[in-house]
Amino acid sequence: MKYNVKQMAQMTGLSEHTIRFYTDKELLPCQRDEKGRRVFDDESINWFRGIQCLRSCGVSLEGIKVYSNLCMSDEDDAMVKRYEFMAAQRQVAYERLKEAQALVEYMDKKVAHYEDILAGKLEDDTRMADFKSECCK
Amino acid sequence: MKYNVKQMAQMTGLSEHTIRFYTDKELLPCQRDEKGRRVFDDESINWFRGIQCLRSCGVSLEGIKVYSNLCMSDEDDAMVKRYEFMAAQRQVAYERLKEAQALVEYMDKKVAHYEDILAGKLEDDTRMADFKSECCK
DNA sequence: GTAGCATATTAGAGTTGCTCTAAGTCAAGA
DNA sequence: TCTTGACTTAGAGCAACTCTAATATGCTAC
Repeated sequence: MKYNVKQMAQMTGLSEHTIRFYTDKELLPCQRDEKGRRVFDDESINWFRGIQCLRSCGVSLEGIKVYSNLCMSDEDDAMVKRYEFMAAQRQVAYERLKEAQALVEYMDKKVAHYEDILAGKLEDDTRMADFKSECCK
Repeated sequence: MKYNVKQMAQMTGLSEHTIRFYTDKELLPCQRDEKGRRVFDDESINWFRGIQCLRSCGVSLEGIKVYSNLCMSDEDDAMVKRYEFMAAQRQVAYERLKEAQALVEYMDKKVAHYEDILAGKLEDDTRMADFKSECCK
């Protein structure tokens, strides 16, 4: 199956602008039809989703391009480099998870604290300086 | 205890630039000494940490300023508004957590797949189109 | 005293990653 | 033919930093 920019945007959740932006930056292979219009296929969906994952790990577009080039390289050690890249990013993903857990904990406490105040169980001790609960980081 | 910008940066993990940037944007109260230098106290640490949490939830600096003003407001319904704001952000935090879990899952699969290829258990089926595993989102 | 160093200040430029606008091309339908 | 709706490009705008340059102030060493 072949897809245009609009369909691709629907399938990936990215905006059409971002789809064009990423192809302009050559983060993934992109065909053109005889009129110069971008044409995508099922493989492209995997590329875009992979790019979204790497962005979630905080990888810059420049970093993704490096990785993308590794994926299309036929050098002997490309596979090892790709592995090392991904293994490093996995570590980042684990750290993100820990941060996300701490964040949820903080928000839960914060909201519970506010509920206590609104229920009259607690004084409003935070009128002039909020953020008294311990942090998420 | 009173702290200067450098000490504040060490305690919060933010850069000195960001500390100045946030105070310039009036995201939190900030005293000055007789020479015009920023002076922070223990309360400031809570402000900065709270700001970091809201940023992690994806709240814009403009949004944080709104919340910050609510915290310093003496209007009757400020507390209710603060509660509603935080309750909404907690929902975002839960979504972030789910995304972070899916991301870790994706990265684990990806790395395991690469390990299989490097161990010779699998063909390198991804030379020209990577990202074949299902996505994290 | 003054030289050097570390701290602080400001205004403003630069960067990243989008996000949007303007101006134009092309094909189908009323 | 006109409108609609898809596409194209170049380039402007924006958020949130991030950094640079020019300047000021206070401390220590010689």
